[in-house]
Amino acid sequence: MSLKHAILVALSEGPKSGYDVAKQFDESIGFFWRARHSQIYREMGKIKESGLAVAEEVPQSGKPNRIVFTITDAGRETLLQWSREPSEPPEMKDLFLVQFHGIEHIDLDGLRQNLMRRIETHQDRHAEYVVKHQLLEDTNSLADLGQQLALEVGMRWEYQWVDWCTKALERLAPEAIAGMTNVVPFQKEGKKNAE
Amino acid sequence: MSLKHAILVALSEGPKSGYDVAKQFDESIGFFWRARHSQIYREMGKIKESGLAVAEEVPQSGKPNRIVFTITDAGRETLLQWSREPSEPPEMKDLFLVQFHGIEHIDLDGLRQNLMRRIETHQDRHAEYVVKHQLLEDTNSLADLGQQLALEVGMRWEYQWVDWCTKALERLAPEAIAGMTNVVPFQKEGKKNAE
DNA sequence: CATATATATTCCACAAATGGAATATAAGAG
DNA sequence: CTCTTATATTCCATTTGTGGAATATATATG
Repeated sequence: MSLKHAILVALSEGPKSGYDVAKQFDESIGFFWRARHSQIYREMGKIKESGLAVAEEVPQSGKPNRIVFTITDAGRETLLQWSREPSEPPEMKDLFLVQFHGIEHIDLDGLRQNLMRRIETHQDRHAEYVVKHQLLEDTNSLADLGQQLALEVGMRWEYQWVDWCTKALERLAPEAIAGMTNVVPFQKEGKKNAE
Repeated sequence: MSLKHAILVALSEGPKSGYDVAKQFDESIGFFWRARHSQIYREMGKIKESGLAVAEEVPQSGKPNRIVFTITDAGRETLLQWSREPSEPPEMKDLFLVQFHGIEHIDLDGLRQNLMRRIETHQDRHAEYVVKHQLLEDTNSLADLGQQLALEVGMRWEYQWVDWCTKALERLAPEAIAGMTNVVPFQKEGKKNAE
């Protein structure tokens, strides 16, 4: 029930159609909360039902009519109350790190390749955040400060990944792990790794 | 379809019951991929169906019988293939950061309280990772290196959060934002904030 | 002139995850 | 001696998310 709040944040800036909200998710809000248009339209229907926004059909020729949603006082109140509630820090969720847990039983070269791939991805994402961040510099509004701060979390996150992957690659280099004990318990007889 | 792989990693260490796997998720694997026992039991059923593990019922008196799963060669092969596939970096997903996007429309004191709460939470988590990490020091096995590396991602992540929250609190202190322009578009007449 | 892209919404099948109830007993804590 | 914790599994209603089909047209690109 949290997509609701993300949509309300989008609507708090002004009246928007489902299409508009979906676009904003792609461009900014989606950095921290992704959703597909099908999900957004469905949720906006519910938001209307519960009176947090009102809908108005704006006729268009050629294209389907826009259904523009405007946040209500109840919607704004929901947003305020939400921001007073304790927000649970997100859990890390990354199967790649689970692979490290079972590192003896997976393909080390595959792992190394994934590390290299990730370095690129995270560098790209970092660059993207930096650009967005710079666009907000030298302004003096609370709104921009908020967006900057959010982007800074992203920048830190991506930077840490690049750095960690680089160091992991070094520590997992063939020379580095050559002399390690590699105890593989519970494997069939005769299949134990020789070092 | 990824819980499957996390469970296979758990099973790759040795035969386990659903209960064992659930416990391991709580203790270690769950740092990076959480799952409830109901989900784990269901998925292990599927793993058995697809021949990636075999199940054996171990009679017990008093308690329900243990159903112990042992990974098969097909299961090990699945694990190897999985580690060769490109793994998509996770997206950040945190509604708290969405609040920053709509910072003009939320309760700033609520936000500050959440920042303070997060500092504590992330410090605690960081400490937890550090302890687990230290238990693995001074060993020389690949398995332990893998777990160390995974924990280090956690440590970096938690540290960054503590640092960011602390700095965000400073930049959002009442004195700091006192002179800011606070443009609130689309609000009703007479409700615009005075600075 | 054809083709792709942007606009704009509805609907649906499916997969995955949440969050618990229900069942049954041993062992340890107070 | 009671209460909690640990052991061990099954089942299910509900929510959330994925991924795409279907519909209809204007405008920009090549």
